[in-house]
Order: sequence, then structure tokens, then C-alpha cells
Amino acid sequence: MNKLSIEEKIAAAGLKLSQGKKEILEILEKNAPISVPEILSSLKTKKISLNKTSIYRALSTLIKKKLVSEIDLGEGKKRYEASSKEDHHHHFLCNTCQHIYHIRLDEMLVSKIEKNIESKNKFSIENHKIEFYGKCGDCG
Amino acid sequence: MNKLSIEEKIAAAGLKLSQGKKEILEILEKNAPISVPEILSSLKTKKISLNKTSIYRALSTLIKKKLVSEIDLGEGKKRYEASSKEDHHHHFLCNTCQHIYHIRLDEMLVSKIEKNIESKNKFSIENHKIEFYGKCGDCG
DNA sequence: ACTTAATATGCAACTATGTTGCGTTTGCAA
DNA sequence: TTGCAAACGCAACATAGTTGCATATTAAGT
Repeated sequence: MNKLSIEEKIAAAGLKLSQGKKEILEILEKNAPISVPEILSSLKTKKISLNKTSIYRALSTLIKKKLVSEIDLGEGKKRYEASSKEDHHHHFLCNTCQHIYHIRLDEMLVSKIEKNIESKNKFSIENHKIEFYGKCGDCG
Repeated sequence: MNKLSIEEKIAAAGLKLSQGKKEILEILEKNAPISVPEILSSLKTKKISLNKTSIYRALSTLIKKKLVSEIDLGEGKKRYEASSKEDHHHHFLCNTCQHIYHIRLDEMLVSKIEKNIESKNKFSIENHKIEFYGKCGDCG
């Protein structure tokens, strides 16, 4: 369980507690994976001014410290989520309402698939990207 | 087996045989999945002048007719490959040499994973994106 | 509190991928 | 061979993301 406050998490990662990082983490913890433009407009709503350059740089250090993870659903832009939300998981994107759902896979099966690939080829797999697309319950 | 010539494939899809589509398909059939900038420079090498707008538009119609498929390895740009090359397959991207390999998965296992997700949630899965990253034999 | 060094920020300019509008050209079929 | 739809080139635009540099803020040491 992760009961640390945002301030504590940033401190634990050995980072300086800046307005930017604090606000960004706060937003990410409240949202499904969002893009930088969305973070930007979310900040504007909260009447907080933060430059896009600063956001990209803050995200970059947060990613390095594993407080944030980057995902790419093939939309031509990246999305970010607080990695503290949950552990390893994947995403389902509804082709109709564009909602992003977190899903948990049977990791045993994934691992079987990877072992299979590694044995057939001479690869050593370091990570994967697995996303699903379709219709969610609300739209089906 | 797909023994049709490029001209025949285009005709079979009910498309006009334009220089652009012909050249693009020719390049895609010879290459691993490549991006538009790469197609552009490949054309330049062959002393063929074709505008990037035309490339994007040609690709778009070729994709609609299923002669080309679009893939996204999270690099901030799309890649394209001739779908005639092989049937359903996935990709492995070497983190060291950036080489892209075609891999074939145990589709039974993939289908098991999907059924699992569909039963736990109220999703109907229409497609997926599954890519692997790591070190290839040459780099390991 | 005061200084300092490291990190964070703002701004402007820039790069890259991809798109749109529009006028012109080309392939192909009647 | 002529007419129409599809293809094309060009310029302008849109959007995501990056870089350089000057200024400001934070946290640690005095």
C-alpha cells in the first residue's frame, strides 16, 4: 500500500519539491492517463500557470524516478499516469467513447508467450507493450 | 501465396495505378516497417519526386484497401508495411540496434488472454497492439 | 536569517510529424 | 478523345515535443 503524500513521494525520490512537480502529480493521481495538452488545460482550470516546457521536463524527471509512467496508445501523443496508482497493468481503449480502462492480464500467459518468442528467436525480452481496443460495456 | 504483381494488387483493390502508389508499395515490400520520412528519402535515392502530402494520402487509401498496415512502436511516428508480406504478426524492436523483427505469437494464448479480459470486464475486444522490446541475437 | 549551488521555470525559437485547401494534372473508361 | 474521378504539388497550417539561455526558486550549509 502506498500511503505516502505527494510531498513525501517526491522527497523519497530525492527530488526538489517544486510547484510544478507537485501539481502535476496531483493531477495525474486523479486522472486516467492524460496527455501534456490535457495536463496543461487542467492546470489552467486550477488557475495555475506552468509552461509546457516545464511540464515536459518535470515529467521526464518523474519518469526517471519511476513516479510516473509513460504510455502510448498510438494516438500521436504520449499519455502519462502516476505509477503509484497501481502496479503493472495494461490498457483497454474504447473505440467509441475513447475511455481508457485499466486491465490486469493473466501474467502467466504473457510470460508463456514471451518464453515462446525467446526460445524461437535469439531475443531477450526486456519489456512489452500490450494494449487492447474495442467496445466497452457502456458503448456495447 | 500472394503472387500478384504490384500493378495487379492495385487493380484488384479497384485503385488507379498511380506512380505514387506503385513506388510506395514497391518500397514497402522491400523493407521492414518504415516511416514516411524514410519513404521520402528512399524515393529521393531512386530519383523519384513525390510530395509528402501525396505519400500520406496514398498510404491512407492503401490502408483502407488493406494493402498496407500501419504500426506504432511508440517512437512518435507511424511505420508502414505492405500487408501482403505476411499475415497477422507482431514486432520485436531491439533496444540496442533499433532493428525491427517480425514475430509470430502463439495465437491460442493471445486468444485466451482476450477471453479472460472479456469475461472479467464487459468489453468486446476488436483488436490489440502487442509489441516486444529487448535485445536481439546480434546485440545480446 | 544569509549565501550558495543545484534544480526548476519561462520564453522564444525551433524541429518533426502530420493535415488541409486549392488549383492543376493524370489515369482510365465511355 | 473527352470527361470525370482520383492523384498530385505546394503552401500554409496544426500539434507534439525539444533546445538554449536567462531568471527564479528550493534546500542545505553557515
